[in-house]
Amino acid sequence: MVRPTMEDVALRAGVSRALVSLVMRNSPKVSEARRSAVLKAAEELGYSPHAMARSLASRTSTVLGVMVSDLHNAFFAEVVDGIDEVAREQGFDIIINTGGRSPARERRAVESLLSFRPAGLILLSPVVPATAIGKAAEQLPVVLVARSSRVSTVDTVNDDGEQGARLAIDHLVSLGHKRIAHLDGGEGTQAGPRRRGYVTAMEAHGLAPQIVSSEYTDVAGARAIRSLIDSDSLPTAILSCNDFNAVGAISALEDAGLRVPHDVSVVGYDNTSLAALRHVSLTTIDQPRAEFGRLAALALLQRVRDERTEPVRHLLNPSLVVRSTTAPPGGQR
Amino acid sequence: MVRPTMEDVALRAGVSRALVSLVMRNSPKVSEARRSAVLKAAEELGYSPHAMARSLASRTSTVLGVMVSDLHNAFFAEVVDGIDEVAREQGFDIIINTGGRSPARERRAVESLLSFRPAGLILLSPVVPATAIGKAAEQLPVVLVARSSRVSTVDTVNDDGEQGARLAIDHLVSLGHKRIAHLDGGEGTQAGPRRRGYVTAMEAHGLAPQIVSSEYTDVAGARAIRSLIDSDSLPTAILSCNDFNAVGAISALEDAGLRVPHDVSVVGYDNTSLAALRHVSLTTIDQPRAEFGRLAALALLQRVRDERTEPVRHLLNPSLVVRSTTAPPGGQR
DNA sequence: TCTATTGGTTGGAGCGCTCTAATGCTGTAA
DNA sequence: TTACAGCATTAGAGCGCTCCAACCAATAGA
Repeated sequence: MVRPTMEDVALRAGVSRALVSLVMRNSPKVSEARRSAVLKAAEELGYSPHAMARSLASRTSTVLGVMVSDLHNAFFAEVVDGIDEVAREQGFDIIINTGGRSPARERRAVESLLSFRPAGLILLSPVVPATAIGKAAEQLPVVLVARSSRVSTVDTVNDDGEQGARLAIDHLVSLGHKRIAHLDGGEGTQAGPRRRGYVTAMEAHGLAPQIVSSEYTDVAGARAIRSLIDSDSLPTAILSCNDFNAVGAISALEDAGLRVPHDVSVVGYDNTSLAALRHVSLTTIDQPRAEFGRLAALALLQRVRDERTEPVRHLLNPSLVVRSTTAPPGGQR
Repeated sequence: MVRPTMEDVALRAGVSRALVSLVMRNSPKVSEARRSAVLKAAEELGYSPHAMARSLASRTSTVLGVMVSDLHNAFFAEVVDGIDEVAREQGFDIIINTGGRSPARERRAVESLLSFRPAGLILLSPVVPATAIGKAAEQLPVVLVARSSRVSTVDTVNDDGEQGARLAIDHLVSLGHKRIAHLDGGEGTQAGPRRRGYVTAMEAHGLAPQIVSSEYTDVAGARAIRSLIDSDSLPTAILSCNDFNAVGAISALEDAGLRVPHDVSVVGYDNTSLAALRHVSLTTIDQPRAEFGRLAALALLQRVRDERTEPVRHLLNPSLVVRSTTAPPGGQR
């Protein structure tokens, strides 16, 4: 259970500790003979460098901390894929930690990540207050994904929610819909831009917006639909605040004997793996998630390397994914 | 950007570095006066201890490494919740890392975790070869979740897949089904026990097993159903290897003009959040995921504290969750 | 011949912390 | 008075590593 150290390897290979260090870091200024001797000894002992000691001694870190606010959401998994890809390419490791959707736990998670003194921090859709983020940003470079910030030392990567909502409305309008309601995400992240985009697009088409307050869950989506039916104000098309909400909406519509998309068209938002399931086959708005991750990692590494000091605000273009939940109103063609 | 050290705090508080260390570790042998002076200085400087230096000096670690084979699968998120709960309770931090379903990346992920010299390692459904796990287990305590092992230094936490399959079959038989096929998970983790449980349960009921080779995806589930339809051997009930497969199966059944559960009943496995969606409402087998995490963390901490040396093999009882995809055959009642 | 130069190698200091043993300082017993 | 607990505090070594400056051939140039 006791791991070998550089000293052990040096002893076995008959060289100095410093030389082993050079070999471990692939220094070009080591003779082939010594290099292979060291590698052989390391192999035999099962040696691998001690990342913490290394980072302590070098006063640098090759670790990027990633705080995922909600591990249950596959959205973040793809963002992490993007981060991981870039980080690995550039010789950085990532350590992940989760906030479990609670501000207190999230704070603890960030504290824990900071205690490893990573080179930088990426926060995925954090719910901690802006002041806490600002405080972290005083200590190391910080990039926010799916959350905006005005702090000038913090970079952000977001999708253009307004544009996404506009894409959805344009699509529905082009199918012939005139009465299109929006099931609103309330306080949820990014709900604001989506709502604004919806209103703007509707008005641009000369149509009257109809906003129904809802939430980012399937239960809420179903409830919103029932309230529309009860008040006899069901439109011919629905733009949900996200995919879960849309699936709940579809479910409630079918329960009420309505057919999707024949009677009502539904558009989701996020293009989660759920939407892609054949059984669901939801028309939705896709966000380039892996690209979020890549850009976030890139932005962070620029800061880490002191290549940039002005903040960067990435606003990525979402795209429309047409599947089977949208059609012309009334089943007409 | 340069973080204060213990030395800085000591200087400011007018005490020695060692005393600051004692305060940071809540030692009882510090006078109240000094303690508050130190805490005040630390607060003013924004000091927080350097986890790596601490672990290096103390030759101990309060970090548990968690390797998640697939971050996209919400299954693991709940296991992590359980791990996190226990770890936090007992003063440990967790760092997560992902293998992205690829053995090579997974290996790298484990390497990376090991380089932090954590106190122990939890591997969630790893796909790396057993030898790699054995090697890691020589260096530190290792617990496997959703993967079995015969290595005596490794603890495991699994669900009883045989029992789960049996529960599903008993349920279907009690509804009156006699022809029940199993869409098999092939090489996938836990596919073996589920298949065995299916066969045993069928034979116990005097029924003939019908195994259709498939995979853990919705596309594979749909394909398996089409092959059954094409060969004219569609049974009245289906036990899928997991929920995704079941959803794909349902989709293919509906495409073929068959109604679920009226014409064919379908049971999934895992009780993912997908299954709980009203729109899906899948009868399935639930695994106590958070409990997996709790037990894994507990087992690991026992090893970390040298409280136990014999291996532990947790085999948890799954349970049946009846929703709307199962009914008596032919819609009879 | 002597001095540079170069490429490979090494000792030693030090990163921020913990831990052990030693220190000073009270107060009490002999 | 000396001795000795008992407690709070501290100096110093050392965890595993990196980095710097020094060192040591071996070769090249004068």
